[in-house]
Amino acid sequence: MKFSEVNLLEMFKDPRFHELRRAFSERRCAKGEMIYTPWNEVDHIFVLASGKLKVFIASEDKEFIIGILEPGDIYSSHTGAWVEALEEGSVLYVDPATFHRRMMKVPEFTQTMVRVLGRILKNAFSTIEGLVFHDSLSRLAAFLLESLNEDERGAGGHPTIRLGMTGEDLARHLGTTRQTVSTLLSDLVRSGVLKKRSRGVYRLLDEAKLRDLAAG
Amino acid sequence: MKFSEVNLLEMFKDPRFHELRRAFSERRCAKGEMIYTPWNEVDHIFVLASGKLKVFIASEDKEFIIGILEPGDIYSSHTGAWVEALEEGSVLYVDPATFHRRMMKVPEFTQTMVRVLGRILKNAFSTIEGLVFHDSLSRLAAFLLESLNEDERGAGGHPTIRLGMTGEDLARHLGTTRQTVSTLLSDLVRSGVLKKRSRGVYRLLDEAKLRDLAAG
DNA sequence: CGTCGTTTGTCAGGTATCCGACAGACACTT
DNA sequence: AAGTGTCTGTCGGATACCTGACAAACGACG
Repeated sequence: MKFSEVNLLEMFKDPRFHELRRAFSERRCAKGEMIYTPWNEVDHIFVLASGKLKVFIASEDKEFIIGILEPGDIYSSHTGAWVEALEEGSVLYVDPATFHRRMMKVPEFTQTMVRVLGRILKNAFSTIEGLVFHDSLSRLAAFLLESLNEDERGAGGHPTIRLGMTGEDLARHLGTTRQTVSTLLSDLVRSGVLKKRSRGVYRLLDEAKLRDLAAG
Repeated sequence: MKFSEVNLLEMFKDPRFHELRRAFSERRCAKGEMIYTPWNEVDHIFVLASGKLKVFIASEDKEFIIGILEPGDIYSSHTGAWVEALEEGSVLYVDPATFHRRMMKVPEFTQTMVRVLGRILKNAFSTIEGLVFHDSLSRLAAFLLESLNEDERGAGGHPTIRLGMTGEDLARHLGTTRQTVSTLLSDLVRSGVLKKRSRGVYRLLDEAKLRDLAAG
């Protein structure tokens, strides 16, 4: 689940924005490093330059993944979520004061900012909707449809689904447990909606049925 | 649960922002009127001038209240939520294009916008946190603490809690059912944490215990 | 005061999901 | 090929919560 399609890194390549780019500091981060915690005293607005970041909330031993940031995504650390580097990379950050002082000169940036925030917000709302109105199966179905790879088709023209994560992580995306995900996935295979190819890779045999489940 | 403490109406009183104010159109709304739906083709950014608005998401016969907007609050209709007038009032709205064209001249407005969006986002995150990690009792306890009225105290110095809504509505705030809320509230009274005064009005006898429950 | 619509309390049955446990499958190292 | 750690499938018991139902309590109003 990528947060935004607005790529700020592309914007920074434009000479008009070089000065703005210089307002950012850079920070390299190692794989597994925790970049922000809910108790961070500093508040940063940052753009992911390279690598991959996991944004999640946690309580005791449980954890819920809100989204994965990819290069070009912009984010703010003030939401009270954890941010962890999934792989090596670097982030460009500024403090909000500087950010506001600089960005007000650049309408394109302002618009981007508001748009990105809006998109994250919309995303959060649909997450809430899923949690309140839909059961695990329905949320799982919706997630599978999102990670559907239309281009990669097997025999019979069935599209492929690559989870790219363990069942445990999938559970953390959906707000449920490893065991429930495993059971539901098995059920989907048994009922002929999916066909398992290998770990984390499935063929979608019955898309209509899956869409049905996602809506229910 | 008010969304923001940033009051834009105050800002509009400042002569510097009179011109910006004129970019907004005004719309009066009657009590119970639905102002935005998820299928609205138009996308507006609006400020509530007077009245009270309920922002919620819905699915079939169920509904989840995300927040209540009060005068001065700013909001965007593009989040896919329903917005309904709880009482008579009026909203000031613009389309996003106009909004962006105008607001880039006014840094104060931009900052306000980003801050408000950020606050709503933070709010949404803590809602998600509640839904994923905490059970109904814990969410109820947290809500009661939020609506605690420190100033109004009864015999023994116990503060008052005024729900100001029916059990059904409270359930819609918490993402649970009327019956569950009713049962939990009864249990709290029975275990001596609360004392019921009248419909929707309680005295908080054991604040420590309630905070405990909210954290669990 | 009695009446009626709304709100509340409570119960009994059903179910989705959690939790702990364990065995089997897979992937990676030596 | 054997060994080791992680991941996956599955089961059985516990439980929080939902649904539908009904009666009691409340409060507004003639």
